Amino acid sequence: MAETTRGVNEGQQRYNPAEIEPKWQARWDADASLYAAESHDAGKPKFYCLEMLPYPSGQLHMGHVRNYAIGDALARFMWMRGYNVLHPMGWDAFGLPAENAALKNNTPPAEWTLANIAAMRKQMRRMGLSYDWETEVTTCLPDYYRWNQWLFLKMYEKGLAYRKKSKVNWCPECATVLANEQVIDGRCWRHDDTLVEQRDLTQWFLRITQYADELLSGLEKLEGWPEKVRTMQRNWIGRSEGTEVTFAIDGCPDGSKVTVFTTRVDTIFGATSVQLAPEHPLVRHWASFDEKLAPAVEEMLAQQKAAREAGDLGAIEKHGVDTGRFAVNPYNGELVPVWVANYILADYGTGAIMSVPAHDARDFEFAAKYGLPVKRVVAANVDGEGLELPYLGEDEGVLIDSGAWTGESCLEAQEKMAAFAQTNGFGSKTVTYRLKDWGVSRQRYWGTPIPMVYCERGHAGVEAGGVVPLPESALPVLLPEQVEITQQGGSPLGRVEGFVNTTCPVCGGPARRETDTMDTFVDSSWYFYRYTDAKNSTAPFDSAKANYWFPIDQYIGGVEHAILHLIYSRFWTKVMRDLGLIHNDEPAARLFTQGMVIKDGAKMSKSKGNVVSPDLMIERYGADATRMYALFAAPPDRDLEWQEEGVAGISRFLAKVYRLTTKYAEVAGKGSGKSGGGADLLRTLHQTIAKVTQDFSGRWHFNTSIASIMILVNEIAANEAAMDSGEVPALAIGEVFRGLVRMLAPFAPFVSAELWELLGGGGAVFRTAWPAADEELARESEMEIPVQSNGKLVTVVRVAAGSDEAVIKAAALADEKVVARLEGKTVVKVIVVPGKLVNLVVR
RNA sequence: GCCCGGAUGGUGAAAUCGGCAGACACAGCGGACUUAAAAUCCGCAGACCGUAAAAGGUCGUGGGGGUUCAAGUCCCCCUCCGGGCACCA
Repeated sequence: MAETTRGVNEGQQRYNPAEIEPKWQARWDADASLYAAESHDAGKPKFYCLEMLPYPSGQLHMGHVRNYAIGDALARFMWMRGYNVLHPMGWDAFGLPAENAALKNNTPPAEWTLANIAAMRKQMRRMGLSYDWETEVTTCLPDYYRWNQWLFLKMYEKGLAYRKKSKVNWCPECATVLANEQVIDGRCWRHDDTLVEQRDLTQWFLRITQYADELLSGLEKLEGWPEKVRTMQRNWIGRSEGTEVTFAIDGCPDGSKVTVFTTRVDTIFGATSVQLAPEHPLVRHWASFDEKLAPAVEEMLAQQKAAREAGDLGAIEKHGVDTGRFAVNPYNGELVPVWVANYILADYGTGAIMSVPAHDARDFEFAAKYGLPVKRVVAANVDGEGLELPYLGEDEGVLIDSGAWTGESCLEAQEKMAAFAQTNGFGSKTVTYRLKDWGVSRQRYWGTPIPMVYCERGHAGVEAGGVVPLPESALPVLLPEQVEITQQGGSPLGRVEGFVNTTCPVCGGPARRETDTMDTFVDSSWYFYRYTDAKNSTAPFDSAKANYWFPIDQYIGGVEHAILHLIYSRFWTKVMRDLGLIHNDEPAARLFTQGMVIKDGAKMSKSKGNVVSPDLMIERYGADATRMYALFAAPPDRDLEWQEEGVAGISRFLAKVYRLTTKYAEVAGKGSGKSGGGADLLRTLHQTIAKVTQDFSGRWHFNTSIASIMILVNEIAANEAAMDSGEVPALAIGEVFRGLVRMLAPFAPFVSAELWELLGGGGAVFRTAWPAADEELARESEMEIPVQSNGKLVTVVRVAAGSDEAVIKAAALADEKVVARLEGKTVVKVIVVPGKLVNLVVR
């Protein structure tokens, strides 16, 4: 900032954040206890305020600044309200970017990552964020990831971690497998121009599906979570109740059967074909000897592959091939043709369906294309009257032409027909999910080593090459430091002889270590528990500590984690609860997802060239103005358009606060009181306190909190003459400035600390009590009542506060503008809403 | 296609329970101070009609309908924008 030559007025100084902020930052850095949480057994009400931990890319961006400005304001407010606050920060430090950086710069991932962490920690301190650095968690350090390994072993013991060969998502760019949650529209979540391939690999999985029902039903209780996130998780879990029905294949010498999954077993009398996925085992079996079927199936699979590569799986045209075989409908013995169809998903339900064209839109379309019969079995009433097909009729439908079930309602028939299948041994009610088990193996270096070995020779109970879990005493399995990172396939750890070759912990024979590492989402699934006991070297954390702090009272982060981190961490919480480590069912009682920071109408990104650097903003306007602008420019749940002029505006506002406070610091420092004049100023002060307090406890619309503080400051400025003359007494001045500075503390901590000291406040301003709104002082003596005629404003009358209906009505009718307006008209009705308005209904 | 959000001045927004639409800012314009500029301070500012200037009037919260003394807010229909899900049987 340019130096001005203007001399300062007596007792007031120019606001200079470049001087104030580093001074306070140094003081805060020197005092580790300042933001430290108190012990879990201090007997105080607790508040766990958490922002999502960042990936240490090396640079904070505006999204971080916004996220942390919200959390920091809340944490400071809760301290001032007397809570024991835990406000920690850490680093999601494993992951591919470190390996890419290693390739590019020839720096070891650990070195690169730790340097980035140091740089970002410095930026956070520069922002004046109130983190308790004593509880810092860095996921790439052995004291953290050993507990990933420990928990993985516990899950293995419980059968929740297992190995299987299956089709997995492979990103050629990352050169590793991805979880289903990390594939978006067939593309990698980190490389949206890279198509994910399907590969058959043996991988480690976590049995998240075991908790599918609880993950779903738990959403109902998460009232403090945005409805949007709950809906997204509900969709992702994709629970579907239905019935499995087994059809025998007609005339098949080997007794083959096919089981279909349907949610509408009531319509089974209308089934006119059975449709199988091309990958279905029965199809493979038939294709192995059926020369006509084999090429058709091959073609179908090839087409699917091509469509997937074009990234356009949804647009593929539905088509099918008749296998020439028939299946027997077990309800009525009817023979229906068996087809192979390209739209049947192999990994959903049983990979086979019954096709009921009359009552399913997609089956209807398919039947029309291939001339399959359409057989109506549901109508709106028993007479089967005129409804166009396909007719779904779930709630109001009645079965027709359905044997013993004719005349039943669809819903009743579903129950009875499923029971019938069960009794007769050809089916049962069942539930399927879209959610699949979580594949956690990654063929990468920079992650947590999976604590498993493969015993080469085998021993009792373990075949040669079989899995042997390491004992707890072998933890941590350290990630070797000298590893060559290359782009060639396979896990880089597989090329480290000293790592791979080991001995079997059971038989002592030669063994090979697992060379895959864990998905980094494992790290972030439970990091927030570690904050409660970050230095524990004998357990992931002490249960008593975790039980005191959990659930997180407020979790704040971006909505982009709605079905990744936020579903994994809910799962992990339930697992740890079942392991007896914690009591809570859910990690966070309340979740807040803040809006994006945009510039020129688009999300900030390097490719668009619209990135605004937080460092630059701090340099130009200071950290206080930068973070306060992030809270002022929009309510926190909405997108925020970054306008530098707005930051300058906040900076001017803070300069005004600074000028006024320094000018009156001496007189204000003499004490504070509530009587003897200055009523107007005190009224505004207490109205502002009420408003800001309300915003904190409710909607977090800090934009309006800050606006009301600006009104207070404008009012103070308007009272300068009265303050100078002594018309406003010193005690009132003290009250006003002490209130103002404390209200500013959650939003602009640096300048608040500086001004609090000048006021002789003593102690850290954000550890003093939040000012209390005095209703008496806040009350207006007069109120303005708008007077309307037929809903249109005529005038505003002033009456004494608390006037009753009769007084307000009389005042309204006596007003000269009202009298003029009523000339020659009849008042039909007078509506008086005390304290609000008067509306005259006239004719 | 289905499910969530959203649309208010030149701009960001406010109006929290159906009760003065546009608080508070940004940008703009006019003025004071200054040799000048910056900074600061004061004032103006939804649109249209009207007036010498006023006064005054009309319209106005994406569009159309409705409920009500009163609608940005509630109900019905529609448009556009953002996000999520999507061959899920």
